[in-house]
Amino acid sequence: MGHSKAEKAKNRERILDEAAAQIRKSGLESVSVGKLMAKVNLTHGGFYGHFASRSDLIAQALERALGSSQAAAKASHDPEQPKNFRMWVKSYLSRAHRDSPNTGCAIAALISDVGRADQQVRSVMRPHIENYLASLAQSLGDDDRAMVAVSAMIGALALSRAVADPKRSDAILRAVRDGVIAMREEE
Amino acid sequence: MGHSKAEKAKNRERILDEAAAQIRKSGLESVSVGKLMAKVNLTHGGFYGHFASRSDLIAQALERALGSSQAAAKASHDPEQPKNFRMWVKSYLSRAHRDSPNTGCAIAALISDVGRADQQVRSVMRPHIENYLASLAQSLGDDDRAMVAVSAMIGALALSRAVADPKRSDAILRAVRDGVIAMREEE
DNA sequence: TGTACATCAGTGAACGCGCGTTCACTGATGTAC
DNA sequence: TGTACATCAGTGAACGCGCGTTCACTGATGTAC
Repeated sequence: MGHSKAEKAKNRERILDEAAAQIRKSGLESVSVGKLMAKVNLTHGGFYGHFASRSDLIAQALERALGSSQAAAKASHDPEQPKNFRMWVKSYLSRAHRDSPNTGCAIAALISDVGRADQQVRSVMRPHIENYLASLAQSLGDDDRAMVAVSAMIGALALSRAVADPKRSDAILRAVRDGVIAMREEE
Repeated sequence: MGHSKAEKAKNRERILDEAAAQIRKSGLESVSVGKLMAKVNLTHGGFYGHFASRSDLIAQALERALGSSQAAAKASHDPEQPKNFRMWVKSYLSRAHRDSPNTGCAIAALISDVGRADQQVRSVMRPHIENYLASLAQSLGDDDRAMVAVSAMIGALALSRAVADPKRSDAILRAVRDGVIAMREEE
């Protein structure tokens, strides 16, 4: 085994990345210290050399989950350019995004969990939701329309994951994608 | 104590109602056999005289949660009458509904959980989602618009519960309420 | 209607299990000379 | 550059706890006569 400081930092990153993916895939409560450490090929005892507690890990992993999905979104979304807005909506409401929650938008993946979560989780979530709203407000030129679009997009993605029938699920994504894109193009 | 058959049936109802409320308030995983029985003033051992297992209880309580919130919605929603459609949307996206998840729409309360749940939960949820979509399709006269409206309404309710700032939360409800009502009134 | 007995709803101790967390230990790292 | 030692990342046994589930038991219910 290796125990250098550089490897410790790498292991910390691996733990956080794995936890961030699992949170998006299976929810905040799904993360267990023992299983998480096993997934990155470490034993559970070492966990507390990296994090103060499970709850500390959850907060940091949530931040990472929100940050990395936001970064991915930002990368393909320049609100000045209508083409990019359309492409961003299309990729947000794509089957690929629906089928990869572990790398996708953490807000949509956790939307009904956050309402029940403690104050810490809510305050981590808050700026990311505001960011999302502000970004769409700029694209759509209107606060109210941004709130409708964000609600519809988050709702559609979560709903498309809840619906078992693939045709129905695809149809929801398609309908909302077209609906949101139309919101920009109409006066 | 009383041990008549009539009382057994009543206790079963109380267990189911309590579980249905708790599922909507805190999610499918939040229900624990011991705490649930304590809440209805019984001891945990008696639980297995009513249900085969915790998982059996969850399935039945989810069905009840979906059924009773749907019944409440149906009662105030005659799709033939535009006034009633507007009032139904207003009450769905009201602060009262946002603040009472334990008696409100179970689909919105559990939307991101269902995507992760097992096949049994998904199949219990399925007809209720289809019902919801069909009902709005009738009101809006269009399948695609129904899917946009349902996504926006579920998304808005869940989002309004996730957002800590009351002003922002209210604004989301208001914007989506107006947006969905406008979907019917425009040609 | 009254007594004798079987039924069965609910009780509470006990079980095995997985969880988060602690801690004495191991052995590689990396520093002091 | 080479040796001696302190540091510290990771190990794995052990802890207390709450969980779902089982079961021998209690005592009221309700039926048979």
